[in-house]
Amino acid sequence: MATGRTHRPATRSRGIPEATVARLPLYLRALTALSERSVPTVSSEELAAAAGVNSAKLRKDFSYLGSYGTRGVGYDVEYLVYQISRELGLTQDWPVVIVGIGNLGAALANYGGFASRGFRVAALIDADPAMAGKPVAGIPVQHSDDLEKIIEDNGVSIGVIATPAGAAQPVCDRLVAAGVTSILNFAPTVLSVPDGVDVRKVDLSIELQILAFHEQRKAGEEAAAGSDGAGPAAARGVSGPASSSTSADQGPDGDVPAVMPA
Amino acid sequence: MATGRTHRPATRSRGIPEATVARLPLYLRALTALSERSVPTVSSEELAAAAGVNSAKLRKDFSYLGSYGTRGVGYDVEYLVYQISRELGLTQDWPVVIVGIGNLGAALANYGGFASRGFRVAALIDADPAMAGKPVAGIPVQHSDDLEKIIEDNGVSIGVIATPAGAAQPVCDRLVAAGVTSILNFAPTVLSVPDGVDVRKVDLSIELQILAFHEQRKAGEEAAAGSDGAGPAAARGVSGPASSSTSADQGPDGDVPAVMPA
DNA sequence: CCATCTTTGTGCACGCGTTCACAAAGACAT
DNA sequence: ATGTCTTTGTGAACGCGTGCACAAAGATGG
Repeated sequence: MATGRTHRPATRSRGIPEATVARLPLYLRALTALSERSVPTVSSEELAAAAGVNSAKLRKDFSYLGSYGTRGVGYDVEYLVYQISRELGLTQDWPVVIVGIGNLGAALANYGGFASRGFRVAALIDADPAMAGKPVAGIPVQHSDDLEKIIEDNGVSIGVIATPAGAAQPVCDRLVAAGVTSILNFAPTVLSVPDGVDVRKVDLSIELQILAFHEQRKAGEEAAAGSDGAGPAAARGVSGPASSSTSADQGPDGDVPAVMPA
Repeated sequence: MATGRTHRPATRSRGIPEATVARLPLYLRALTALSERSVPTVSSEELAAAAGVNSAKLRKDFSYLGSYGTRGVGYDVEYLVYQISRELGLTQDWPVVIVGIGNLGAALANYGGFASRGFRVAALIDADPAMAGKPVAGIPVQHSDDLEKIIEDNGVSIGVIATPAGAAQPVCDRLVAAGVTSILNFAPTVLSVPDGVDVRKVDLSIELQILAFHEQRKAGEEAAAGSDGAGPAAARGVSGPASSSTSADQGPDGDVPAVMPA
Protein backbone atom coordinates (compact mmCIF):
# COMPACT_ATOMS: atom_id res chain seq x y z
CA MET A 1 0.00 0.00 0.00
CA ALA A 2 2.03 2.90 -1.24
CA THR A 3 0.82 6.22 0.05
CA GLY A 4 0.10 8.93 -2.46
CA ARG A 5 2.22 7.86 -5.38
CA THR A 6 0.87 10.16 -8.00
CA HIS A 7 1.78 8.63 -11.30
CA ARG A 8 4.15 5.83 -12.15
CA PRO A 9 7.46 6.69 -10.46
CA ALA A 10 9.90 5.65 -13.16
CA THR A 11 8.36 2.48 -14.51
CA ARG A 12 8.75 2.72 -18.23
CA SER A 13 5.50 1.28 -19.53
CA ARG A 14 6.24 -1.22 -22.27
CA GLY A 15 9.26 0.68 -23.57
CA ILE A 16 7.42 3.95 -24.09
CA PRO A 17 8.74 6.61 -21.69
CA GLU A 18 6.19 8.35 -19.54
CA ALA A 19 7.21 11.74 -20.90
CA THR A 20 6.47 10.53 -24.40
CA VAL A 21 3.07 9.17 -23.41
CA ALA A 22 2.20 12.55 -21.97
CA ARG A 23 2.98 14.19 -25.30
CA LEU A 24 1.13 11.75 -27.54
CA PRO A 25 -2.25 13.41 -26.91
CA LEU A 26 -0.69 16.69 -27.97
CA TYR A 27 0.50 15.22 -31.23
CA LEU A 28 -2.83 13.55 -31.74
CA ARG A 29 -4.65 16.83 -31.38
CA ALA A 30 -2.40 18.58 -33.87
CA LEU A 31 -2.71 15.66 -36.27
CA THR A 32 -6.48 15.62 -35.97
CA ALA A 33 -6.56 19.28 -36.91
CA LEU A 34 -4.41 18.54 -39.96
CA SER A 35 -6.61 15.61 -40.83
CA GLU A 36 -9.68 17.81 -40.80
CA ARG A 37 -7.96 20.12 -43.24
CA SER A 38 -7.21 17.08 -45.40
CA VAL A 39 -3.47 17.54 -45.18
CA PRO A 40 -1.99 14.25 -46.39
CA THR A 41 1.52 14.36 -44.91
CA VAL A 42 3.42 16.45 -42.40
CA SER A 43 7.09 16.82 -41.56
CA SER A 44 8.42 16.47 -38.04
CA GLU A 45 9.32 20.13 -38.14
CA GLU A 46 5.81 21.29 -38.99
CA LEU A 47 4.09 18.96 -36.59
CA ALA A 48 6.47 19.84 -33.80
CA ALA A 49 5.69 23.52 -34.30
CA ALA A 50 1.97 22.80 -34.14
CA ALA A 51 2.36 20.78 -30.98
CA GLY A 52 4.74 23.26 -29.41
CA VAL A 53 7.70 20.94 -29.00
CA ASN A 54 11.16 20.36 -30.39
CA SER A 55 11.27 18.47 -33.69
CA ALA A 56 14.02 16.14 -32.47
CA LYS A 57 11.94 15.30 -29.45
CA LEU A 58 8.95 14.54 -31.62
CA ARG A 59 10.96 12.25 -33.88
CA LYS A 60 12.37 10.42 -30.90
CA ASP A 61 8.88 10.10 -29.44
CA PHE A 62 7.59 8.60 -32.67
CA SER A 63 10.55 6.27 -32.87
CA TYR A 64 9.26 4.54 -29.74
CA LEU A 65 6.07 3.69 -31.59
CA GLY A 66 7.91 2.39 -34.64
CA SER A 67 9.14 3.70 -37.95
CA TYR A 68 6.02 5.32 -39.25
CA GLY A 69 7.63 8.09 -41.27
CA THR A 70 9.02 8.28 -44.79
CA ARG A 71 12.40 9.92 -45.18
CA GLY A 72 12.38 12.85 -47.49
CA VAL A 73 8.59 13.19 -47.13
CA GLY A 74 7.38 13.12 -43.56
CA TYR A 75 4.55 11.33 -41.80
CA ASP A 76 1.24 10.19 -43.22
CA VAL A 77 -1.32 12.12 -41.18
CA GLU A 78 -4.14 9.59 -41.22
CA TYR A 79 -1.84 6.71 -40.51
CA LEU A 80 -0.24 8.48 -37.58
CA VAL A 81 -3.63 9.46 -36.16
CA TYR A 82 -4.59 5.82 -36.21
CA GLN A 83 -1.35 4.58 -34.71
CA ILE A 84 -1.35 7.07 -31.86
CA SER A 85 -5.03 6.51 -31.17
CA ARG A 86 -4.40 2.81 -30.97
CA GLU A 87 -1.35 3.25 -28.78
CA LEU A 88 -3.28 5.44 -26.37
CA GLY A 89 -6.14 2.98 -26.29
CA LEU A 90 -8.59 5.39 -27.86
CA THR A 91 -9.92 2.86 -30.34
CA GLN A 92 -11.91 1.29 -27.57
CA ASP A 93 -14.76 2.68 -25.54
CA TRP A 94 -13.94 4.03 -22.08
CA PRO A 95 -16.93 4.52 -19.84
CA VAL A 96 -16.22 7.16 -17.21
CA VAL A 97 -18.06 8.13 -14.04
CA ILE A 98 -17.92 11.59 -12.54
CA VAL A 99 -18.41 11.73 -8.79
CA GLY A 100 -19.37 15.04 -7.22
CA ILE A 101 -21.71 17.07 -9.38
CA GLY A 102 -21.11 20.54 -8.03
CA ASN A 103 -20.03 23.46 -10.15
CA LEU A 104 -16.94 21.71 -11.38
CA GLY A 105 -18.52 18.30 -11.85
CA ALA A 106 -21.33 19.80 -13.90
CA ALA A 107 -18.82 21.71 -16.00
CA LEU A 108 -16.90 18.51 -16.62
CA ALA A 109 -20.07 16.68 -17.58
CA ASN A 110 -20.80 19.39 -20.11
CA TYR A 111 -17.25 19.50 -21.41
CA GLY A 112 -17.11 18.32 -24.99
CA GLY A 113 -13.60 17.01 -24.65
CA PHE A 114 -14.89 14.09 -22.64
CA ALA A 115 -17.26 12.84 -25.26
CA SER A 116 -14.71 12.85 -28.04
CA ARG A 117 -11.97 10.29 -28.47
CA GLY A 118 -13.53 7.22 -26.97
CA PHE A 119 -14.52 8.60 -23.59
CA ARG A 120 -18.15 8.34 -22.63
CA VAL A 121 -19.73 9.72 -19.49
CA ALA A 122 -21.46 6.60 -18.23
CA ALA A 123 -22.86 8.10 -15.05
CA LEU A 124 -22.92 11.14 -12.78
CA ILE A 125 -22.87 10.45 -9.07
CA ASP A 126 -23.51 12.78 -6.15
CA ALA A 127 -24.02 12.35 -2.43
CA ASP A 128 -26.81 14.92 -2.26
CA PRO A 129 -30.23 13.18 -2.38
CA ALA A 130 -31.76 16.37 -3.76
CA MET A 131 -29.61 16.00 -6.87
CA ALA A 132 -30.75 12.46 -7.60
CA GLY A 133 -32.67 12.21 -10.85
CA LYS A 134 -31.87 15.73 -11.94
CA PRO A 135 -30.41 15.73 -15.43
CA VAL A 136 -27.04 17.40 -15.88
CA ALA A 137 -25.73 17.58 -19.42
CA GLY A 138 -28.58 15.28 -20.37
CA ILE A 139 -27.57 12.60 -17.90
CA PRO A 140 -29.58 11.99 -14.73
CA VAL A 141 -27.56 12.26 -11.54
CA GLN A 142 -27.52 9.12 -9.44
CA HIS A 143 -27.06 8.84 -5.71
CA SER A 144 -23.75 7.66 -4.35
CA ASP A 145 -25.42 4.79 -2.54
CA ASP A 146 -25.49 3.03 -5.88
CA LEU A 147 -21.86 3.78 -6.71
CA GLU A 148 -20.67 0.19 -6.63
CA LYS A 149 -23.55 -1.09 -8.71
CA ILE A 150 -23.06 1.65 -11.30
CA ILE A 151 -19.35 0.88 -11.62
CA GLU A 152 -19.94 -2.80 -12.07
CA ASP A 153 -22.94 -2.59 -14.37
CA ASN A 154 -21.16 -0.26 -16.74
CA GLY A 155 -17.73 -1.83 -16.56
CA VAL A 156 -16.19 1.47 -15.53
CA SER A 157 -12.46 1.52 -14.97
CA ILE A 158 -11.87 5.28 -15.03
CA GLY A 159 -13.32 7.54 -12.35
CA VAL A 160 -13.29 11.33 -12.07
CA ILE A 161 -13.44 12.80 -8.59
CA ALA A 162 -14.83 16.33 -8.39
CA THR A 163 -15.99 16.28 -4.79
CA PRO A 164 -14.93 18.59 -1.96
CA ALA A 165 -11.55 17.71 -0.49
CA GLY A 166 -12.97 15.94 2.53
CA ALA A 167 -15.04 13.49 0.53
CA ALA A 168 -12.33 12.62 -1.98
CA GLN A 169 -10.51 9.85 -0.12
CA PRO A 170 -13.63 7.91 0.91
CA VAL A 171 -15.01 8.20 -2.61
CA CYS A 172 -11.67 7.09 -3.99
CA ASP A 173 -11.63 4.06 -1.71
CA ARG A 174 -15.09 3.04 -2.82
CA LEU A 175 -14.25 3.51 -6.49
CA VAL A 176 -11.13 1.38 -6.15
CA ALA A 177 -12.94 -1.30 -4.18
CA ALA A 178 -15.57 -1.44 -6.91
CA GLY A 179 -12.93 -2.01 -9.56
CA VAL A 180 -11.83 1.39 -10.81
CA THR A 181 -8.11 1.40 -11.57
CA SER A 182 -7.59 4.90 -12.95
CA ILE A 183 -8.60 8.07 -11.21
CA LEU A 184 -8.56 11.68 -12.30
CA ASN A 185 -8.67 13.75 -9.14
CA PHE A 186 -9.82 17.36 -9.07
CA ALA A 187 -10.14 17.57 -5.31
CA PRO A 188 -7.27 19.37 -3.56
CA THR A 189 -6.06 16.33 -1.64
CA VAL A 190 -3.40 13.71 -1.92
CA LEU A 191 -5.15 10.44 -2.61
CA SER A 192 -3.85 7.22 -1.17
CA VAL A 193 -4.42 4.23 -3.41
CA PRO A 194 -3.20 0.65 -3.55
CA ASP A 195 -0.59 -0.47 -6.04
CA GLY A 196 -1.79 -0.86 -9.58
CA VAL A 197 -4.15 2.09 -9.42
CA ASP A 198 -3.17 5.20 -11.36
CA VAL A 199 -4.00 8.62 -10.06
CA ARG A 200 -3.59 11.86 -11.92
CA LYS A 201 -4.45 15.11 -10.24
CA VAL A 202 -5.58 18.42 -11.59
CA ASP A 203 -5.15 21.14 -9.05
CA LEU A 204 -6.00 24.71 -9.95
CA SER A 205 -4.69 26.09 -6.71
CA ILE A 206 -1.28 24.50 -7.19
CA GLU A 207 -0.99 25.76 -10.74
CA LEU A 208 -1.79 29.28 -9.61
CA GLN A 209 0.78 29.10 -6.84
CA ILE A 210 3.46 28.00 -9.27
CA LEU A 211 2.58 30.92 -11.52
CA ALA A 212 2.69 33.26 -8.53
CA PHE A 213 6.18 32.06 -7.71
CA HIS A 214 7.48 32.89 -11.17
CA GLU A 215 5.54 36.12 -11.21
CA GLN A 216 7.18 37.18 -7.97
CA ARG A 217 10.57 36.21 -9.30
CA LYS A 218 10.01 38.20 -12.46
CA ALA A 219 8.94 41.22 -10.42
CA GLY A 220 12.02 40.87 -8.26
CA GLU A 221 14.41 40.66 -11.19
CA GLU A 222 12.73 43.58 -12.85
CA ALA A 223 13.20 45.67 -9.72
CA ALA A 224 16.82 44.56 -9.37
CA ALA A 225 17.78 45.28 -12.97
CA GLY A 226 17.27 48.71 -14.53
CA SER A 227 13.77 49.60 -15.69
CA ASP A 228 13.50 47.60 -18.87
CA GLY A 229 10.27 49.31 -19.81
CA ALA A 230 8.87 46.20 -21.48
CA GLY A 231 5.25 47.18 -21.96
CA PRO A 232 2.66 48.46 -19.52
CA ALA A 233 3.47 45.70 -17.04
CA ALA A 234 6.52 47.59 -15.87
CA ALA A 235 4.41 50.10 -13.97
CA ARG A 236 2.69 47.41 -11.92
CA GLY A 237 2.40 47.98 -8.20
CA VAL A 238 4.33 44.89 -7.20
CA SER A 239 7.11 46.38 -5.19
CA GLY A 240 8.26 43.78 -2.73
CA PRO A 241 7.44 40.75 -0.61
CA ALA A 242 6.29 42.94 2.26
CA SER A 243 3.35 44.57 0.48
CA SER A 244 0.61 42.82 2.39
CA SER A 245 -1.27 46.12 2.09
CA THR A 246 -5.05 46.15 2.18
CA SER A 247 -6.66 42.74 2.41
CA ALA A 248 -4.10 40.74 4.31
CA ASP A 249 -6.05 38.51 6.63
CA GLN A 250 -9.19 37.70 4.71
CA GLY A 251 -9.55 33.95 4.62
CA PRO A 252 -12.84 32.71 3.19
CA ASP A 253 -11.55 29.18 3.14
CA GLY A 254 -9.97 28.92 6.52
CA ASP A 255 -6.50 29.19 5.05
CA VAL A 256 -3.90 31.88 4.65
CA PRO A 257 -2.42 31.92 8.11
CA ALA A 258 0.58 34.05 7.11
CA VAL A 259 1.48 34.72 10.70
CA MET A 260 4.94 35.83 11.68
CA PRO A 261 6.65 32.88 13.32
CA ALA A 262 8.94 32.83 16.32
CA MET B 1 9.07 34.61 -30.03
CA ALA B 2 9.29 31.06 -28.85
CA THR B 3 6.37 28.96 -30.02
CA GLY B 4 4.49 27.01 -27.44
CA ARG B 5 7.08 26.68 -24.74
CA THR B 6 4.90 25.51 -21.94
CA HIS B 7 6.79 26.13 -18.76
CA ARG B 8 10.37 27.11 -18.15
CA PRO B 9 12.53 24.65 -20.10
CA ALA B 10 15.37 24.16 -17.66
CA THR B 11 15.96 27.61 -16.27
CA ARG B 12 16.51 27.12 -12.59
CA SER B 13 14.73 30.07 -11.02
CA ARG B 14 16.95 31.64 -8.39
CA GLY B 15 18.48 28.35 -7.36
CA ILE B 16 15.20 26.62 -6.62
CA PRO B 17 14.61 23.78 -9.09
CA GLU B 18 11.34 23.82 -10.96
CA ALA B 19 10.41 20.40 -9.65
CA THR B 20 10.78 21.69 -6.12
CA VAL B 21 8.65 24.75 -6.80
CA ALA B 22 5.90 22.47 -8.11
CA ARG B 23 5.91 20.58 -4.82
CA LEU B 24 5.95 23.55 -2.47
CA PRO B 25 2.19 24.08 -2.74
CA LEU B 26 1.73 20.45 -1.76
CA TYR B 27 3.81 20.90 1.35
CA LEU B 28 2.05 24.12 2.13
CA ARG B 29 -1.31 22.44 2.00
CA ALA B 30 -0.22 19.65 4.32
CA LEU B 31 1.36 22.14 6.68
CA THR B 32 -1.76 24.28 6.72
CA ALA B 33 -3.80 21.27 7.74
CA LEU B 34 -1.33 20.57 10.57
CA SER B 35 -1.43 24.21 11.59
CA GLU B 36 -5.20 24.09 11.89
CA ARG B 37 -4.86 21.13 14.20
CA SER B 38 -2.35 23.15 16.23
CA VAL B 39 0.45 20.67 15.64
CA PRO B 40 3.62 22.54 16.64
CA THR B 41 6.31 20.54 14.85
CA VAL B 42 6.49 17.83 12.22
CA SER B 43 9.24 15.51 11.03
CA SER B 44 10.22 15.17 7.41
CA GLU B 45 8.91 11.62 7.49
CA GLU B 46 5.44 12.61 8.68
CA LEU B 47 5.14 15.60 6.41
CA ALA B 48 6.36 13.63 3.43
CA ALA B 49 3.70 11.01 4.07
CA ALA B 50 1.04 13.71 4.26
CA ALA B 51 2.20 15.28 1.03
CA GLY B 52 2.63 11.95 -0.69
CA VAL B 53 6.33 12.22 -1.44
CA ASN B 54 9.63 10.69 -0.40
CA SER B 55 11.08 12.10 2.82
CA ALA B 56 14.53 12.52 1.33
CA LYS B 57 13.03 14.50 -1.51
CA LEU B 58 11.20 16.70 0.94
CA ARG B 59 14.33 17.40 2.94
CA LYS B 60 16.26 18.25 -0.20
CA ASP B 61 13.43 20.51 -1.33
CA PHE B 62 13.48 22.36 1.97
CA SER B 63 17.25 22.62 1.87
CA TYR B 64 16.88 24.88 -1.16
CA LEU B 65 14.89 27.30 0.97
CA GLY B 66 17.38 27.24 3.82
CA SER B 67 17.95 25.35 7.02
CA TYR B 68 14.58 25.68 8.64
CA GLY B 69 14.55 22.40 10.57
CA THR B 70 15.89 21.35 13.92
CA ARG B 71 17.78 18.08 14.03
CA GLY B 72 16.28 15.56 16.35
CA VAL B 73 12.97 17.43 16.38
CA GLY B 74 11.71 18.30 12.92
CA TYR B 75 10.24 21.45 11.42
CA ASP B 76 8.26 24.20 13.11
CA VAL B 77 4.92 24.10 11.36
CA GLU B 78 4.01 27.77 11.60
CA TYR B 79 7.44 28.89 10.61
CA LEU B 80 7.49 26.67 7.55
CA VAL B 81 4.04 27.80 6.51
CA TYR B 82 5.28 31.34 6.59
CA GLN B 83 8.53 30.62 4.77
CA ILE B 84 6.89 28.65 1.98
CA SER B 85 4.11 31.21 1.62
CA ARG B 86 6.69 33.92 1.29
CA GLU B 87 8.77 31.93 -1.17
CA LEU B 88 5.74 31.28 -3.35
CA GLY B 89 4.74 34.92 -3.21
CA LEU B 90 1.50 34.24 -1.38
CA THR B 91 2.02 36.99 1.15
CA GLN B 92 1.01 39.48 -1.46
CA ASP B 93 -2.27 39.99 -3.21
CA TRP B 94 -2.64 38.52 -6.71
CA PRO B 95 -5.58 39.86 -8.68
CA VAL B 96 -6.69 37.35 -11.32
CA VAL B 97 -9.01 37.65 -14.28
CA ILE B 98 -10.96 34.77 -15.72
CA VAL B 99 -11.76 35.03 -19.42
CA GLY B 100 -14.53 32.89 -20.81
CA ILE B 101 -17.42 32.44 -18.41
CA GLY B 102 -18.98 29.26 -19.73
CA ASN B 103 -19.54 26.18 -17.64
CA LEU B 104 -15.90 25.87 -16.71
CA GLY B 105 -15.26 29.57 -16.19
CA ALA B 106 -18.25 29.82 -13.87
CA ALA B 107 -17.08 26.78 -11.93
CA LEU B 108 -13.64 28.35 -11.57
CA ALA B 109 -15.16 31.60 -10.37
CA ASN B 110 -17.07 29.70 -7.73
CA TYR B 111 -14.09 27.60 -6.76
CA GLY B 112 -13.03 28.36 -3.22
CA GLY B 113 -9.41 27.49 -3.89
CA PHE B 114 -9.03 30.70 -5.83
CA ALA B 115 -10.06 32.98 -3.04
CA SER B 116 -7.70 31.45 -0.52
CA ARG B 117 -3.98 32.05 -0.38
CA GLY B 118 -3.69 35.50 -1.81
CA PHE B 119 -5.55 35.01 -5.07
CA ARG B 120 -8.47 37.28 -5.72
CA VAL B 121 -10.81 37.11 -8.68
CA ALA B 122 -10.60 40.71 -9.85
CA ALA B 123 -12.87 40.33 -12.86
CA LEU B 124 -14.81 37.94 -15.04
CA ILE B 125 -14.69 38.58 -18.77
CA ASP B 126 -16.77 37.10 -21.56
CA ALA B 127 -17.27 37.84 -25.23
CA ASP B 128 -21.03 37.27 -25.11
CA PRO B 129 -22.86 40.62 -24.72
CA ALA B 130 -25.79 38.78 -23.13
CA MET B 131 -23.53 37.80 -20.23
CA ALA B 132 -22.44 41.36 -19.48
CA GLY B 133 -23.61 42.54 -16.10
CA LYS B 134 -24.83 39.14 -15.01
CA PRO B 135 -23.34 38.23 -11.66
CA VAL B 136 -21.43 34.95 -11.45
CA ALA B 137 -20.17 33.96 -8.03
CA GLY B 138 -21.15 37.44 -6.89
CA ILE B 139 -19.03 39.17 -9.50
CA PRO B 140 -20.61 40.89 -12.50
CA VAL B 141 -19.36 39.63 -15.86
CA GLN B 142 -17.75 42.28 -18.03
CA HIS B 143 -17.53 42.36 -21.77
CA SER B 144 -14.26 41.50 -23.45
CA ASP B 145 -14.19 44.86 -25.19
CA ASP B 146 -12.98 46.29 -21.90
CA LEU B 147 -10.32 43.61 -21.36
CA GLU B 148 -7.33 45.92 -21.63
CA LYS B 149 -8.82 48.53 -19.34
CA ILE B 150 -9.73 45.91 -16.74
CA ILE B 151 -6.23 44.46 -16.74
CA GLU B 152 -4.61 47.83 -16.34
CA ASP B 153 -7.00 49.26 -13.77
CA ASN B 154 -6.67 46.26 -11.51
CA GLY B 155 -2.95 45.66 -12.02
CA VAL B 156 -3.63 42.10 -13.12
CA SER B 157 -0.63 39.98 -14.01
CA ILE B 158 -2.24 36.53 -13.92
CA GLY B 159 -4.92 35.54 -16.39
CA VAL B 160 -7.02 32.41 -16.61
CA ILE B 161 -8.28 31.36 -20.03
CA ALA B 162 -11.42 29.23 -20.02
CA THR B 163 -12.66 30.03 -23.49
CA PRO B 164 -13.29 27.60 -26.34
CA ALA B 165 -10.16 26.48 -28.13
CA GLY B 166 -10.60 28.82 -31.05
CA ALA B 167 -10.76 31.95 -28.94
CA ALA B 168 -7.83 31.09 -26.69
CA GLN B 169 -4.93 32.41 -28.78
CA PRO B 170 -6.51 35.81 -29.58
CA VAL B 171 -7.51 36.23 -25.94
CA CYS B 172 -4.02 35.24 -24.88
CA ASP B 173 -2.49 37.80 -27.22
CA ARG B 174 -4.68 40.55 -25.83
CA LEU B 175 -3.93 39.59 -22.25
CA VAL B 176 -0.20 39.61 -22.90
CA ALA B 177 -0.36 42.89 -24.77
CA ALA B 178 -2.22 44.40 -21.82
CA GLY B 179 0.50 43.33 -19.41
CA VAL B 180 -0.39 39.85 -18.21
CA THR B 181 2.75 37.75 -17.79
CA SER B 182 1.34 34.52 -16.37
CA ILE B 183 -1.43 32.49 -17.95
CA LEU B 184 -3.32 29.46 -16.79
CA ASN B 185 -4.83 27.88 -19.87
CA PHE B 186 -7.81 25.54 -19.74
CA ALA B 187 -8.50 25.66 -23.46
CA PRO B 188 -7.29 22.63 -25.40
CA THR B 189 -4.77 24.51 -27.50
CA VAL B 190 -1.08 25.18 -27.54
CA LEU B 191 -0.63 28.85 -26.77
CA SER B 192 2.12 30.84 -28.38
CA VAL B 193 3.52 33.56 -26.16
CA PRO B 194 6.53 35.87 -26.21
CA ASP B 195 9.52 35.26 -23.99
CA GLY B 196 9.05 36.14 -20.36
CA VAL B 197 5.44 35.02 -20.24
CA ASP B 198 4.68 31.84 -18.33
CA VAL B 199 1.97 29.51 -19.49
CA ARG B 200 0.66 26.53 -17.58
CA LYS B 201 -2.00 24.39 -19.12
CA VAL B 202 -4.68 22.24 -17.58
CA ASP B 203 -6.06 19.80 -20.08
CA LEU B 204 -8.70 17.29 -19.00
CA SER B 205 -8.67 15.50 -22.30
CA ILE B 206 -4.93 14.90 -22.17
CA GLU B 207 -5.08 13.60 -18.62
CA LEU B 208 -7.80 11.17 -19.57
CA GLN B 209 -5.84 9.93 -22.55
CA ILE B 210 -2.80 9.29 -20.39
CA LEU B 211 -4.96 7.31 -17.99
CA ALA B 212 -6.44 5.37 -20.90
CA PHE B 213 -2.96 4.44 -22.06
CA HIS B 214 -2.05 2.96 -18.69
CA GLU B 215 -5.45 1.35 -18.39
CA GLN B 216 -4.98 -0.37 -21.73
CA ARG B 217 -1.52 -1.49 -20.73
CA LYS B 218 -2.81 -2.90 -17.46
CA ALA B 219 -5.57 -4.77 -19.29
CA GLY B 220 -3.04 -6.15 -21.73
CA GLU B 221 -0.69 -7.37 -19.01
CA GLU B 222 -3.58 -8.88 -17.12
CA ALA B 223 -4.64 -10.80 -20.20
CA ALA B 224 -1.08 -11.94 -20.88
CA ALA B 225 -0.34 -13.14 -17.35
CA GLY B 226 -2.50 -15.75 -15.62
CA SER B 227 -5.73 -14.59 -14.01
CA ASP B 228 -4.47 -12.88 -10.90
CA GLY B 229 -7.97 -12.58 -9.51
CA ALA B 230 -7.26 -9.26 -7.83
CA GLY B 231 -10.72 -8.07 -6.93
CA PRO B 232 -13.80 -7.56 -9.07
CA ALA B 233 -11.80 -5.72 -11.71
CA ALA B 234 -10.48 -9.00 -13.08
CA ALA B 235 -13.85 -9.86 -14.54
CA ARG B 236 -14.02 -6.65 -16.55
CA GLY B 237 -14.89 -6.91 -20.21
CA VAL B 238 -11.67 -5.35 -21.42
CA SER B 239 -10.15 -8.22 -23.26
CA GLY B 240 -7.90 -6.75 -25.90
CA PRO B 241 -7.15 -3.80 -28.15
CA ALA B 242 -9.49 -5.12 -30.82
CA SER B 243 -12.69 -4.96 -28.76
CA SER B 244 -14.28 -2.06 -30.59
CA SER B 245 -17.58 -3.89 -30.06
CA THR B 246 -20.75 -1.83 -29.88
CA SER B 247 -20.28 1.90 -30.24
CA ALA B 248 -17.26 2.18 -32.47
CA ASP B 249 -17.84 5.13 -34.75
CA GLN B 250 -19.78 7.62 -32.67
CA GLY B 251 -18.05 10.97 -32.90
CA PRO B 252 -20.00 13.81 -31.31
CA ASP B 253 -17.13 16.24 -31.60
CA GLY B 254 -15.94 15.67 -35.11
CA ASP B 255 -13.01 13.66 -33.89
CA VAL B 256 -12.17 10.00 -33.54
CA PRO B 257 -11.35 9.24 -37.14
CA ALA B 258 -10.04 5.75 -36.37
CA VAL B 259 -9.90 4.88 -40.01
CA MET B 260 -7.62 2.19 -41.27
CA PRO B 261 -4.83 3.84 -43.18
CA ALA B 262 -3.20 2.75 -46.40
C1' DC C 1 20.78 4.80 -63.59
C1' DC C 2 22.85 8.26 -61.04
C1' DA C 3 23.17 12.50 -58.45
C1' DT C 4 21.08 15.49 -55.35
C1' DC C 5 18.16 16.89 -51.88
C1' DT C 6 15.02 16.41 -48.15
C1' DT C 7 13.76 14.35 -43.95
C1' DT C 8 13.78 10.60 -40.79
C1' DG C 9 15.81 7.84 -37.11
C1' DT C 10 19.28 7.59 -33.59
C1' DG C 11 23.99 7.48 -31.17
C1' DC C 12 25.83 10.42 -27.91
C1' DA C 13 26.58 13.74 -24.41
C1' DC C 14 24.79 16.62 -20.96
C1' DG C 15 21.95 18.25 -17.25
C1' DC C 16 18.17 17.76 -14.07
C1' DG C 17 15.81 15.11 -10.63
C1' DT C 18 15.62 11.33 -7.46
C1' DT C 19 17.29 8.31 -4.09
C1' DC C 20 20.59 6.30 -0.94
C1' DA C 21 23.30 6.53 2.83
C1' DC C 22 25.69 8.83 6.29
C1' DA C 23 27.91 12.42 8.93
C1' DA C 24 26.74 16.41 11.63
C1' DA C 25 23.77 18.55 14.88
C1' DG C 26 20.92 19.19 18.33
C1' DA C 27 17.53 17.39 22.08
C1' DC C 28 17.14 14.84 26.12
C1' DA C 29 18.10 11.92 30.03
C1' DT C 30 21.18 10.77 33.57
C1' DA D 1 29.00 17.30 31.48
C1' DT D 2 28.54 13.40 28.83
C1' DG D 3 26.45 9.83 26.24
C1' DT D 4 22.63 8.33 23.54
C1' DC D 5 19.14 8.89 20.35
C1' DT D 6 16.55 11.15 16.87
C1' DT D 7 16.33 13.71 12.76
C1' DT D 8 18.18 16.95 9.56
C1' DG D 9 21.05 18.30 5.68
C1' DT D 10 23.83 16.80 1.88
C1' DG D 11 27.55 14.37 -0.97
C1' DA D 12 27.43 11.04 -4.46
C1' DA D 13 25.61 7.83 -7.71
C1' DC D 14 22.24 6.73 -10.91
C1' DG D 15 18.60 7.06 -14.31
C1' DC D 16 15.58 9.64 -17.23
C1' DG D 17 14.74 13.22 -20.53
C1' DT D 18 16.43 16.47 -23.87
C1' DG D 19 18.86 18.26 -27.70
C1' DC D 20 22.64 18.08 -31.02
C1' DA D 21 24.39 16.45 -35.00
C1' DC D 22 24.83 13.17 -38.48
C1' DA D 23 24.39 8.98 -41.12
C1' DA D 24 20.99 6.29 -43.57
C1' DA D 25 17.00 6.17 -46.48
C1' DG D 26 14.09 7.30 -49.78
C1' DA D 27 12.02 10.69 -53.11
C1' DT D 28 12.81 13.41 -57.15
C1' DG D 29 14.82 15.14 -61.38
C1' DG D 30 17.77 14.68 -65.25
